[in-house]
Amino acid sequence: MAADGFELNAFLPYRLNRAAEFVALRFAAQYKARYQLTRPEWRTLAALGSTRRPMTATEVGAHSAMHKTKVSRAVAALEERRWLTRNENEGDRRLEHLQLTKAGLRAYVELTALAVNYQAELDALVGASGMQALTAGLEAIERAIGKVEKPRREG
Amino acid sequence: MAADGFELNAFLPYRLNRAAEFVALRFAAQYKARYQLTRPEWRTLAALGSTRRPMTATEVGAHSAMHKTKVSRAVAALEERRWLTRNENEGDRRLEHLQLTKAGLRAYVELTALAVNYQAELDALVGASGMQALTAGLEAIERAIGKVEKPRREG
DNA sequence: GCATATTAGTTGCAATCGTAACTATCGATT
DNA sequence: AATCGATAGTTACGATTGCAACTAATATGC
Repeated sequence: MAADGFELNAFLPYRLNRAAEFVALRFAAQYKARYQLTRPEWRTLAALGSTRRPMTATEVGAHSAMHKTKVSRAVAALEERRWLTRNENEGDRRLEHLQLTKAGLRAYVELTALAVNYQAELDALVGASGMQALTAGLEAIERAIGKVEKPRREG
Repeated sequence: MAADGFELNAFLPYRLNRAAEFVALRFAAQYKARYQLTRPEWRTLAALGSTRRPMTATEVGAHSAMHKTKVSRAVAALEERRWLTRNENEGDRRLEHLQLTKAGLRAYVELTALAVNYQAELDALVGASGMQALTAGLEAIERAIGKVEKPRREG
């Protein structure tokens, strides 16, 4: 009577989490050592740098799947560091347009260089066919997330 | 001069984390509501239940990719709940063999039923081909983890 | 066989996190 | 224009986390 038909090692949340944890930790060690950045700070920087135009905090949260309080604190930290500025939106003053400063953009560029290296390392480690399969699978999940996430629920 | 050759949306840690977060949260809501289990507690229970034989705390940590302090606290909580017992190892008394009690095993069986349903839900959402690709990709990562993790480094 | 290093597991503490409550602003209804 | 609801973002607070330091036991080197 013991859990027949269930194989933990094939259970998606378990496997995904394990892989994500492993992959993220090794990269976090790099930006943490280099810049004393926390994970939410790096992700906020990355989101802002990748779009090349101002975003609101809400947009950053949607882009990076982070809770709004995480975004709020990360933005405050990056502002303190003078890596981003907030510009009030005319017309709707609830919104703030977040934009990287020159220093912020410089840091972003340097970090993306690390990211490119790390991605190459992962490619080599996982192999082309594995990476291709993974990409296809993740795309399927992302489509599924889009389907389900309509009723605004964010982690 | 701006991060050419880098596409955040294709960066594996970012994507994996987003998918893992999403998938895990929806399942966590279930065991949290049903049993007031935390995520480390569920994972410890799952690791112990899935192998059908005693494991040490270190083995639980390796199996589930959890930090040893997380495992330690989860074990203490499950013990308090009388869902597992610790048995001292003869010969090396640093080790404790952790084993589910009948109540623990019962909970495990009930939770795996939820897990099977959830996996089916995910299968439907993601589609057979997507899930197959994902599985293949995750296997590639797990092999890679095995390769790299020799110098004992754990999150 | 004694000193030293290593491993299993726990715990104090500071930092981080998420929930819920809050402020401020906007839009819609009347 | 006054009210009600929704949205952007912040913050207080309790809970969770990870690091580092700790205890206890074993393994290793000399």
